[in-house]
Amino acid sequence: MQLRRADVLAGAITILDEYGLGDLTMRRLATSLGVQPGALYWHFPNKQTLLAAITDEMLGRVSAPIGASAWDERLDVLAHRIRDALLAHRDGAELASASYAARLATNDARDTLAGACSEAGLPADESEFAADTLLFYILGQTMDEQSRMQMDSHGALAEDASPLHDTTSGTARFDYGLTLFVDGVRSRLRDAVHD
Amino acid sequence: MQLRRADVLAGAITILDEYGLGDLTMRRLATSLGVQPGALYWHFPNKQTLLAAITDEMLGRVSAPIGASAWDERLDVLAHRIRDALLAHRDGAELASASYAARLATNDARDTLAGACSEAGLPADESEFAADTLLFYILGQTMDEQSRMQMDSHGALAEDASPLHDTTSGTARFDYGLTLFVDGVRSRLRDAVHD
DNA sequence: CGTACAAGTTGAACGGCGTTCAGGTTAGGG
DNA sequence: CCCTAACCTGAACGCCGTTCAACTTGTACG
Repeated sequence: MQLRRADVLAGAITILDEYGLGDLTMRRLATSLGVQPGALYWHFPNKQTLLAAITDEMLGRVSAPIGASAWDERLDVLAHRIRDALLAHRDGAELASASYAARLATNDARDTLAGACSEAGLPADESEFAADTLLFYILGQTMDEQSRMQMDSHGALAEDASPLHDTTSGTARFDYGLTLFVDGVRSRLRDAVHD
Repeated sequence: MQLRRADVLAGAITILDEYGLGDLTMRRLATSLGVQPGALYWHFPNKQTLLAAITDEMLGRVSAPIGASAWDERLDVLAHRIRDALLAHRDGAELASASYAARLATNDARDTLAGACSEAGLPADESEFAADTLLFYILGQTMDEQSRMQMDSHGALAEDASPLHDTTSGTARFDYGLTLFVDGVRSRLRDAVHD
């Protein structure tokens, strides 16, 4: 039974979720697939490309159609979709951030955000800048949240009663920054009207 | 002549500027200091800590007093100080981002940003959230800009006349997102007054 | 001045890592 | 049944961060 590209990808995601990005190693992946390390290089030219493929897999569904009609709601939905997609896998935000920096991941998420900004009424160039701004914020905030989660799970004991407390506060933090961004866009729209 | 902690730090920064974060290796650093790799571990417990020390060195001056009096100007000055500090060294933003994620760097820059938000009139908790939001944005945007710079310098030829073009557009992008953030804060202040 | 103790370094190893490649194996269509 | 393409092996290459016992160097003090 031979390996398919999709099997490699699925195996990589399994290791990612179970052991984290730092332990997602070509050798470990090969072992878990019952194969020699070199075999992986038939399916992916290098590790970076494999990681970018995971990123694309993670974020594949964020560009699906949105129900909401108001531009600010649409932005809110998109931002939360991206955050949820990153949170769904251990170290998801760090992984996506690395893939974007290396420019090996698809730009679908970014383009979708930019499209939403365009529909809001921003000019094309501003929409791109705004989309980048929001994406950088989402990646940074979610990365921070995930690294905090990992530290808590490793080091902490004797915490307050509620195990949901951290998750809640993470969402509150995220929503606060998101509001700041959306309000910023609203200001831009008002200014443009006044001109 | 024995090595001092400061010599190791300075040597590391030299290698960082000349070869980049990927080639900043304990072995390479040791060689450039005329010393065996193990010697470095007398001065720093591990590489992460050394990298965090570089980050602190880079960002040490951002918390200096500010001349401007209006809160939005002060935020603008701080944000640009941080960006400039990161741009002053190759891969500076990537390095700082990693150090912050590992929670090994000082929080001075973040606290200073939070202080500026407080002075603007935001409540304490919101100031912290807002400072994080801005910091994530600065790190992400500057990281992207630096990775673009590195790609350009490696791959590009036959560009347009102006070598300043990229720098200019980088600043414009940065200022756009910064404006979005500042306008967002302004909205929050207005809303608070209306309550 | 001599010595004891701390500060700093060496040399060598350990157990990893990503990647390469010549050669073997397998699967499926003609 | 065989040929060709797809796929994999085995072994190596050159790196990496980190550890540690043993050695050297600098310095403070009696």
